Amino acid sequence: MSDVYRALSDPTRRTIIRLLRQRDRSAGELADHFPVTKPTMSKHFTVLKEADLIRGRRTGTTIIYSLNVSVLEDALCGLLDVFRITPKSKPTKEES
Amino acid sequence: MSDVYRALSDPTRRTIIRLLRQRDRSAGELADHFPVTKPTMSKHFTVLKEADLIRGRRTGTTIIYSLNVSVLEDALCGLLDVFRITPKSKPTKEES
DNA sequence: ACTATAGTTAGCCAAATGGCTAATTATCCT
DNA sequence: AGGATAATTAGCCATTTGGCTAACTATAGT
Repeated sequence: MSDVYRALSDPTRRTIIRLLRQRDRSAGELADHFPVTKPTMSKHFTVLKEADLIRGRRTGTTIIYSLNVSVLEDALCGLLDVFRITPKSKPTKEES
Repeated sequence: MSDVYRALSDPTRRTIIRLLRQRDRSAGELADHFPVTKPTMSKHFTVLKEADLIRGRRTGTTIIYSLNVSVLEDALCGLLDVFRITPKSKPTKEES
């Protein structure tokens, strides 16, 4: 779980997540969006995979990454919960 | 703004925030909750201050830290927005 | 003025992080 | 089998990070 925070702490990885929010993309397609090499991107993918935020499936020679939306939602909502923040709705019943 | 992500990426700092969610606490009082030295805690305070997440005011020899709730809320809600997550409410109108 | 107490700053160190190039793996095509 | 393409793994490097001890600052009390 703490892997998620680590994964989210890097701007490149946050952008990867945002890109995958729109649709699945191959490793190379994702790499095209950043001024870093493919091996570096591969490392970012690994970090995101370790946090279970993304998954890759092979199709021929390309690997298609897709976002694990539920894990992302759980992580972010968990974050809100930890800090007892209520995004838009009514004020909280006051914490413990 | 990116300072906020950095600040949130460390477990000690997340706990500091949680403690300050309950009530204001002195530097020493906060330090008592962790198995690290006071100078180390001081560094964490600095990181949190740089992200404008906490503020300290001096009272005699002690420094009382308090959470900047609005900044924390903004940061987390911003995070939700970036990823187009809707915490509890109705499903989104679908993104761009 | 001296001492005690609460914190921070300075300076160091080992481990982690994010980047690169070179080498390797995997798949497809002829 | 051999070559081309997509991606990862291996290994290296500089910077950042989180920790420590020692030294300093600031305030209070006597």
